[in-house]
Amino acid sequence: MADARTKNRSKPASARELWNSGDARARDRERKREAVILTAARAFRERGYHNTSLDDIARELNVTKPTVYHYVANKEQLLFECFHTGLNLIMEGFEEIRSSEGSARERLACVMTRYASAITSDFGWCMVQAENQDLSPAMSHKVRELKSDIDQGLRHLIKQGIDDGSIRPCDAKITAFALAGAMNWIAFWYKSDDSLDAAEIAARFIDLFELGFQPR
Amino acid sequence: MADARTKNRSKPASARELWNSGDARARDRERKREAVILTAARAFRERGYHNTSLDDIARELNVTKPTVYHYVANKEQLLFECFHTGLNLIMEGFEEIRSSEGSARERLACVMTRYASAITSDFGWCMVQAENQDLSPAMSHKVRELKSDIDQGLRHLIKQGIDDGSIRPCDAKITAFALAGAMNWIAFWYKSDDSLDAAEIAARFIDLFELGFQPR
DNA sequence: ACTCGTGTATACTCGCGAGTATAGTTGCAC
DNA sequence: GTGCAACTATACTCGCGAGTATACACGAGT
Repeated sequence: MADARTKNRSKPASARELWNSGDARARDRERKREAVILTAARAFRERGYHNTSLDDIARELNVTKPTVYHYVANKEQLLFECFHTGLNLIMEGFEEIRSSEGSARERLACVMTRYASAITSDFGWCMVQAENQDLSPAMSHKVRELKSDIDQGLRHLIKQGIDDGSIRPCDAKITAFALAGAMNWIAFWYKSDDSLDAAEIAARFIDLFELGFQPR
Repeated sequence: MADARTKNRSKPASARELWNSGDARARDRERKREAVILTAARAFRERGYHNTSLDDIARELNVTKPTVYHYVANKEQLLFECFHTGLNLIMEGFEEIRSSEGSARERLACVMTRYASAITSDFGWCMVQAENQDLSPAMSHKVRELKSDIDQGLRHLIKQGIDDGSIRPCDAKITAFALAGAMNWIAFWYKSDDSLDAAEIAARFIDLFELGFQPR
């Protein structure tokens, strides 16, 4: 087919395309694509990646497998999209503090709150569980890169905190790992009917990490 | 060991020699069974549960699949055994402090050290990743129970600490989750060639969790 | 009206991997 | 040595699920 004509097909959707084409169809497509990804994310979270077939996902969408393949290239890409969607939620946290004025410790707390909210979302599980093992080398590389961005972001904040005096001198790497671990682990135990919501969990985590559990 | 004369040297050395050696006397069902479990644990950690076939494991042991089935009932049980072996390592930490005299906070630190060592072991990945999703309802139930034991153990220690004044009053549940999350997460990033060993990681974690990162 | 692109379904292929039937081998007991 | 039990291999079955070939439906542009 004339498949070669496919230009950039995704996120950097040029403003031109979005506007000029008052094309309801394109928007429709995008909405459907998002529905596929959301449904997949929920299914993966509930039953796991390998225990979820594309037939399952299709059934939950009230369509059949070829339809799903019309929106994503393959199962692996589907997992990647779920991962990526969740990751963006976390990234928003870092962007939010760009213009913030507070100390690094306060900005870190802000990021943690967003982080908790992202992890408790439908995409939380995929974000944490998207194992390199389940992805092709190329995808795996991308995932590692993106995860590393977050890690570096945390470390950077910690170092800034040490510099501005709002954080006690410590091993930034290990501290970032501990923080990320505690946050990511939420995806394993959190249930949406939990008594605590993301913000409350984040608040308690922040208190714990800032003050420690040894009496002052 | 005694038979180390040969030039032959293989990676899971101890595992292979059990079968390769012509020493019939050395055949010990239990030790072979443990070798199967250890090999499986390493394979799962490297490639994931679903990406590891029993043929793979058999090949790494220099035997064939039916032999593996001679020692475990099925793949699921194999995963469970890996999980269980790792879990016991953690449990040892709790048993170790039974007779300890220190404050609850000190005993918690002791548990954390053992915990870190267990997580960085070959069984760490299985322990953390043994998803209920991959197990039959019966096994899944057992796993949840055992994991819950650990959680309860941590919470109990925290409550004791609050009582004896060595730990600042806090939400025991959330604190236990944060601790467990940070520890479990080690399984995701730790590589055996890391610059830090389990004890050093544990020491830094303990410092962080006890004192917090806000300057005192 | 017809055709083209987009979206959807039916009905496949095909390989992989869990689990097994069967048969052979080895060492130990007597 | 003979027979038994434990052990191991060869060579299967069989179902599941990813991915696909093909055909059909429908709206938009001409």
